[in-house]
Amino acid sequence: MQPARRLYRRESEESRRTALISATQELVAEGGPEAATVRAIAERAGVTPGLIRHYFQSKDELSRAAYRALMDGMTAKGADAIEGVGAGPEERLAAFIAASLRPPVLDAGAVVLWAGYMHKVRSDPDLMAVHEASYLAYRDTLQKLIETLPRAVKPGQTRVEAIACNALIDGLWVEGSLLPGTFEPGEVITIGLSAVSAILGINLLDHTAMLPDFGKTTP
Amino acid sequence: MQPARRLYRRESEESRRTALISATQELVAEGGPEAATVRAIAERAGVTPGLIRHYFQSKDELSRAAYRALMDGMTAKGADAIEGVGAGPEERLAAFIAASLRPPVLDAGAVVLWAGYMHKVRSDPDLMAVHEASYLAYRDTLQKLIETLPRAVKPGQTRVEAIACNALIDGLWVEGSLLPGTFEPGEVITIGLSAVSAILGINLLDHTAMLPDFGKTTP
DNA sequence: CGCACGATTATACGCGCGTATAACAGTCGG
DNA sequence: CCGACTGTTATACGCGCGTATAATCGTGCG
Repeated sequence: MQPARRLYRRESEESRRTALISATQELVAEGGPEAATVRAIAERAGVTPGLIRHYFQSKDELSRAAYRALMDGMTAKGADAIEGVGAGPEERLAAFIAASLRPPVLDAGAVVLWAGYMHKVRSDPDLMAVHEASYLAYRDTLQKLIETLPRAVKPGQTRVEAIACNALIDGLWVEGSLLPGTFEPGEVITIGLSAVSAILGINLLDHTAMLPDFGKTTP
Repeated sequence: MQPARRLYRRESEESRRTALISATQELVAEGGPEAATVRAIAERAGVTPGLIRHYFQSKDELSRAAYRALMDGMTAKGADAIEGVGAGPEERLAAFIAASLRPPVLDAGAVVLWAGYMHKVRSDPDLMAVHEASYLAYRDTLQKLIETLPRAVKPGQTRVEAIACNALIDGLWVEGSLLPGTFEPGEVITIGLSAVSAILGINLLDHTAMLPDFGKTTP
């Protein structure tokens, strides 16, 4: 008895595309780029391999879409973090930083996924543009938040500060995700907040009351 | 006329191994992990594919060796940087940081190479140990340099500072390599030195006289 | 000097990849 | 209610991959 024909199920274009993109991201996050074959992606998404080429011109186009979705998702997470919180500039900055250093952003799968596309980012101008836009958007949000702080600043100072804070957060994001056992839970956030405080000459640790990670800690 | 047999050339085991490792690193740096096939590696190294399996049990073992060599090389570069310079703690720290934010360490190929192995680092305990050791060695060097600074510190303070500085340098390394056009030449070093200065409460920019990047700049 | 051994090359195998294409199955306007 | 349309599946093709193995070549030892 050979396997019966897969049952025919019709879905919207959007749900199929997102399913394929999610499947791709999951597989790359779990097993690196080489694990995301068209057959594995199709199986994960619950379709047959042929369907991929019905929604994407090639596997490469699906890969690009997956990278774009990753970057958009991460910047969206940051934007969400400064939506709800109180109006204080320090609170908003602290919330923004903390959101980047906590799951689901701080996640080994996300780092592996991000790293897996790195060489394509460098060789494909389209993906390079996505990366650059995403990086600059994040940095710009950071810079805008920094500029709202009640400080006297010299011209050009906030740009350099934003670059440094961005780099600091990126580095903590990578190492905190890859070596989770090396840090206490929440320690990455504390380190990030205090280092950014030092760079900017402020004190963010006094403005963490509304952060979910700081219920009653840091005596 | 079919191609003549490749001329038989005998080499030492060490030169063959390093040639194969270098070829692997170059190919991954240029085209990502998928570009480093046994055939491409062999051609780059000037041998035939079969020879790879004479010196390495499998392609995976060669990959691991290439990753180890990458990590060792980068930490060696840092150690070199603090060898020659004057005895001042600030000078040594500044030289160490600058060495990480300047070619050949600051290099897109190196970042792509590093990123290309990331998922293997996570899944292979052997590589994970290499990564962790390399990361902790770098951080430890940093921490030791920080501890020599003439400052009054609280217990546990330098560990957190070293983590933050390490993350900052890592982040600048990645973004500075991937988006070289976004920064002026040497700007990444300046930003790194000033941000580390802020984190540690010192001033490294006054101790850059012997750095090759600071001939007569930063007015 | 010759021969045994190790370094190196040559060839082949099987597998899984991305892709192309044809068959099939629901859906919807007439 | 039927035919055109399109989402979906099934099957096949060719290529390049990592690997295995046999043939070849140089070198050093007895």
